[in-house]
Amino acid sequence: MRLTTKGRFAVTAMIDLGMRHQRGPVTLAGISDRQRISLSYLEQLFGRLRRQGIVDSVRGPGGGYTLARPMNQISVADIIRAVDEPIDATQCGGLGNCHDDRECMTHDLWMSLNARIYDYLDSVHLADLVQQQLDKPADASTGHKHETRRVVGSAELKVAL
Amino acid sequence: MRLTTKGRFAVTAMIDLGMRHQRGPVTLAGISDRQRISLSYLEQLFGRLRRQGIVDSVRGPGGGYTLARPMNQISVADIIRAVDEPIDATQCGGLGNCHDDRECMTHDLWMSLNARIYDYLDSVHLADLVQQQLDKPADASTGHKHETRRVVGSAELKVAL
DNA sequence: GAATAGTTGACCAAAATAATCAGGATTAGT
DNA sequence: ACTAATCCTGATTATTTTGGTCAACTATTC
Repeated sequence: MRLTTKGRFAVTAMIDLGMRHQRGPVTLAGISDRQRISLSYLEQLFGRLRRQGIVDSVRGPGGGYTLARPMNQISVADIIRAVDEPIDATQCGGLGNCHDDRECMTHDLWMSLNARIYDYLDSVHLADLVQQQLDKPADASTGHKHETRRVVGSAELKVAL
Repeated sequence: MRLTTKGRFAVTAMIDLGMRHQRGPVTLAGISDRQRISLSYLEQLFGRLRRQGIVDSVRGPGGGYTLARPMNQISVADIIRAVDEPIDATQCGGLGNCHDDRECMTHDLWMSLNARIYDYLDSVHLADLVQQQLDKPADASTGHKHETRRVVGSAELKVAL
């Protein structure tokens, strides 16, 4: 699991899509405008999201992207997995050419940390983030009030280990 | 919060350090050897860890790095924060020059997702990871080598991740 | 039915940024 | 002085992000 701006842009874009998909296909141009993400980049990201079966596309006028399944069945991890291909930093390549315990430690550590983070990000669904966004009081005029309100999360967060 | 190989290398190295620091300063050359991370890179990472007050350094022969505070007071998030300088992908720069709700949405989303991930990674401490590593059954009898038939499994795992 | 325009789809290449490594300088113990 | 170690700065490599071109598809308009 890698968590970079790429994955975040994808999540942001998906939330934008999640908030509007009821009104029909959403264009990337619109998302680009609203979220200030370059259109080229969005095209690339949504190409992957489409091939991973997370969104569906409709070409032509009135077209755009729609969610391929309900928002509560799309986790943040799904989105990140789709756009950020997995890295392997275990040296042994996860392929068994470790020669002693030490070298395998890296492997184990990564897998363990990966599992933890995946568990968490798999528990947060697009529906949660969209809801959180909609719940937010629209006090844009006052600037940045971060209503740090955790919809689902902190509680089940601490379970690991 | 960004989660890349950089942060992971740092965590791996810190666990190595955590497992040995009782016996005095640990050299980066040793960590480099055991964890197969380039010495140059470790130097850079530990330079930051030191400046963030997470480790202390002792120069000269017999020197190396030690933990600046108890392992249960060093979270994974601390380590990652130290080496991976924070990114800002909010367009408005987090500085309040957003002009309408939409532009702020990105900001809020990021902050929210950040908060969730930080909450989680702040709840996992170095002590936990070191303990987990020590608890692992040292099945050196079986060689702890990844057998060839595990290759398929590992490959699948990689794909899944 | 044909033309038009709005949209995705698939590339490729360039620019910007980040990750990684290499070499030399500095410090301190023997 | 010699050596083991951290420190520092620049070079190299990889990844991210953007920009461009052209083809395919389809709703609307003529």
